[in-house]
Amino acid sequence: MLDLKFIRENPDLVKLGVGNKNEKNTVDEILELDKERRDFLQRTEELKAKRNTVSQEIARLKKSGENADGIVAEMRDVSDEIKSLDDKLRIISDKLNVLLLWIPNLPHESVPVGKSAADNIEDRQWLPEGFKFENEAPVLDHVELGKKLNILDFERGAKISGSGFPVYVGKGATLERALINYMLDLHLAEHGYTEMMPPLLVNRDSMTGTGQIPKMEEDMYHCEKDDLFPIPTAEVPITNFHRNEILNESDLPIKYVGYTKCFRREAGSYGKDSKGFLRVHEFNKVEMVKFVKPESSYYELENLVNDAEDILKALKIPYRILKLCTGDLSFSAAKCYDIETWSPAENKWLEASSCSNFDNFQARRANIRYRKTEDKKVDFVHTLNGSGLATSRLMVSILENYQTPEGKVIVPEVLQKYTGFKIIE
RNA sequence: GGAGAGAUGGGUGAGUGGCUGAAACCAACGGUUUGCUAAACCGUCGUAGGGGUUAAACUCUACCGAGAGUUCGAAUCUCUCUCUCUCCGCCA
Repeated sequence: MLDLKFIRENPDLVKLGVGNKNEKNTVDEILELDKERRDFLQRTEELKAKRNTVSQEIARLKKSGENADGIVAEMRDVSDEIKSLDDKLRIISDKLNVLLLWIPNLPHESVPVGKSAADNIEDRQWLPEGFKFENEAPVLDHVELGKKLNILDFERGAKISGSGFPVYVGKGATLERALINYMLDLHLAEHGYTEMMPPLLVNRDSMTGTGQIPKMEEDMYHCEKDDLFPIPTAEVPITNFHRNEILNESDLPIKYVGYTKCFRREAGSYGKDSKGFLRVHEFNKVEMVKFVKPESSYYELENLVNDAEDILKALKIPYRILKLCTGDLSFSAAKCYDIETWSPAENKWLEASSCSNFDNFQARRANIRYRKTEDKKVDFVHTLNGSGLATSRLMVSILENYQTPEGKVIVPEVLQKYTGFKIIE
């Protein structure tokens, strides 16, 4: 959520940012409603001030035994008027609030302006020693490998649940678990995160707090009976862990990491990139979430990316970092880096992580603040999060990059002590 | 699912219709005293929104779990909901 005062004072800046994000521009409507709201507010507050003073007068009269019937009757009318003004005010405020919830976060000034993913800018690449993009031997894709080695079963997953619900089998399941454990352990031991295991079903307020609702509501699964949502990312429960709280400045930055299942309907994306792991409804992800002081959030974003990169370097998976342009930035993000890993079989880069700074956008929505040590004032924190990493696309890269000419898969060295085996055949 | 108890500021907790934005205590912060620490004493100590100001000062409104209602006036009375605790039942 943007600060209404900021919109009031910088309408052109807001319009520009919203436009660059390809979102609907309702700034003028908002300003009009805001003006109307303040008008009503002033009128109703004047009447309330009157009511307060006269009420005391009535108390005094009654105490001294005097007759107060006249002003009591008069105040009855004032009260009625307050009620009707308050009703109108509420209607206006509700309308205004809905519009505000639909205004996206503004892109940071360092974000390149662009229309779509095609305008994203490659920041850097990292390739393991001896890596070549051209393959000498023919490569199997991850679906073929999964089938041949009997470690992944997409067909049976479809039978059990539907398409996009993979089953990990045997050493495939062990490898997945090893990967998750390895990533968690690295973030705990090397990067100073605190591990979290949050609920996988969250309420509407939490979804609104991090910005998935209203815009992405159609992409969420929904348990209607209880109005609960299976999480699309651990960002939601972990960020909302501190919803409606005031943190101490001395506790910042707070860094959490958690492994969860993630659930996404991926509405409207059928048939697109739908093979195997490339688009799934349920997947595993290790997510990092940070609560930081405003002045350090862009520095923390770079660190967040580095934390995710460390995993890929250790796994020796080729990857590149993209700086997302304004048009490809998600609703709540002010700045975002995507990390893409290389798939030799698809012969392209696959998104495996997204690291974003939300500035104070989520903090406003979720009301997460901190008290400054120096002047005791409260201010909104900045929130960040990044996948570190999502396993599905990463598993594609691991299986394909680590396959042997015979179609076996070597387990990456750092995972071997977690799997207990070195090769899948 | 049934029965009961409860929800007040950073914490404990008082408060059953007007003088309560809210006692008291604790914590925190500033100061005095002190060789240092401690203790004692004095003072400060909510959030949000509107008006106002270069900025303040100042001023108004709202907020005692959430929402509605009664009343000239609600932390206080009524209703609904949420959450927490205790007991019973059911399931794991």
